[in-house]
Amino acid sequence: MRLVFMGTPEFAVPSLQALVAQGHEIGGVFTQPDRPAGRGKKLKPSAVKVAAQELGLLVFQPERIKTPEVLAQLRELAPEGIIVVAYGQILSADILKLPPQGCINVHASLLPKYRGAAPIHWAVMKGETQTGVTTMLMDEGLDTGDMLLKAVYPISEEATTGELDEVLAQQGAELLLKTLDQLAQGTLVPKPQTGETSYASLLKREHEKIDWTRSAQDIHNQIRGLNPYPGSYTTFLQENLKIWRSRLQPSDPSQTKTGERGGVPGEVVEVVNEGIILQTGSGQILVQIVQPAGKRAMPARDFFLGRRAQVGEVLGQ
RNA sequence: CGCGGGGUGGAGCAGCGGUAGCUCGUCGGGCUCAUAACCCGAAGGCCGUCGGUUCGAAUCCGGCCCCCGCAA
Repeated sequence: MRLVFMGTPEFAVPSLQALVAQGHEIGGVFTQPDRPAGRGKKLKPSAVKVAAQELGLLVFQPERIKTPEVLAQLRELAPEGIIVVAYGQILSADILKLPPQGCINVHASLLPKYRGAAPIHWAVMKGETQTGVTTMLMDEGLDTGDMLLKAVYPISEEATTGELDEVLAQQGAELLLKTLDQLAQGTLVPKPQTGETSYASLLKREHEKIDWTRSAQDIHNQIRGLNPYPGSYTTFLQENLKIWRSRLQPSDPSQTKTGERGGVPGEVVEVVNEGIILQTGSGQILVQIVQPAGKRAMPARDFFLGRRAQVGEVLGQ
């Protein structure tokens, strides 16, 4: 099928590559303009741009896609379908109705749950036990179009957003090929989204800060949900401290030396080989990997001992 | 020229002008029914790199390389 691809982050790359490998003709790839990124404000191309160039594809990076010029470019490319995977810009109605086969989106959640910008992050942070990818026919709403196909994937107790992102990117690519295939054969019937809806908003700094009065389970979900990006953080001795990995402690007090001691939320109650055990609003959590500002990630125990800190120190203050 | 922190034995840190130290780990020995617990002992560092100042530099000055936090 003659297509136009729109996508930006790493998540979209497998889909683009799969389309090419499958023999689809990609008339053009739209991705966000190079942005200043990292230290020193150097311009950085998107993951999709890099991949597209490696594949020898034509790349377009309009600052705004909703302009007459871009619409004209798209008309010239005359795609039968437009594939959108985490592009980062809202398409106009004119664009949506341009391709005969419509605009097909790959979204990293089981719609209608977690519509929006950060579906995987939020699914993990909310403690979901499963998520997946959905293909849909785009309409003017935010991830509200009729659904085409879905693939479910389990979220384990220790899974991180990074791990899921990788898996779902692959699953999304496979599902996309399947969707196009069935669409071409005319065997696919779009279904309206029904059931519980929710939105996965853009992450803000406030979502990254750990509130130690929450439950150990909630905090654990937050930590793995924000790994490997952007990371959750707290403070320790006036300094910011990112927390990259944690594990829940058994809730049975008889199984922990400190079960009876407890402490205030955020208090370090014990240092063990695997890390440091902290008290939360409900239950205790083992923090394994941390990263102080200006340093690289390190075992929580090394950090704690190296700072000559003592049990009883309270984080987040 | 966005702001800022840092590179010291395997890991994490202290030292910041005069013979390199702490915690953990490692190795050996001991205690113990046993142990990741405890006790005793040992090994292991040209202090990122190049150059300068100095009687003398990990410590002061300059260049370079590398890592990271914030912001975007």
